Amino acid sequence: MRYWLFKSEPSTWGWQDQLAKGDAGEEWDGVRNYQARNFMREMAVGDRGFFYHSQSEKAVVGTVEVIATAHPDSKSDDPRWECVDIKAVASAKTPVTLDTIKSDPRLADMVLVKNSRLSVQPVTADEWRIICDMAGLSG
DNA sequence: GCCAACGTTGGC
DNA sequence: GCCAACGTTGGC
Repeated sequence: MRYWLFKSEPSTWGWQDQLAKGDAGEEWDGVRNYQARNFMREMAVGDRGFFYHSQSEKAVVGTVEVIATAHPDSKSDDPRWECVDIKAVASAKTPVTLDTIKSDPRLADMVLVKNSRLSVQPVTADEWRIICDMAGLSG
């Protein structure tokens, strides 16, 4: 199983929106970046990910699971763009802020720190465990 | 609200 | 195929 991070502006699509979809989940649509799309193509059903709020909140707020592999983005007429479907798994008991992540040397190599603009990114197993611990989640 | 970083586009 | 111009993102 691999681990990922999905970034969204809470004003556009937030954790509450994702939670409201329940086990049915939702397309992670709207990605218009090749790197991010390519990561989604690598995802398998059952992979886990963090749900990260950018902009005002800047924190990991929950975990999600991939429930469908990459398919054409239904919100785009351009066949280049694809997306996976994800469902909410657990809410962070304590959101893990970007400040917290940046202040932990074990997380200094996270893509989130090094390439803050990439909206879909891989997370290592070590990073996954560390942040789950911080969030009060078993992972 | 600003600006740096980065990705994409399009002219050559 | 290069590179300048432009648009977008996201942290501050």
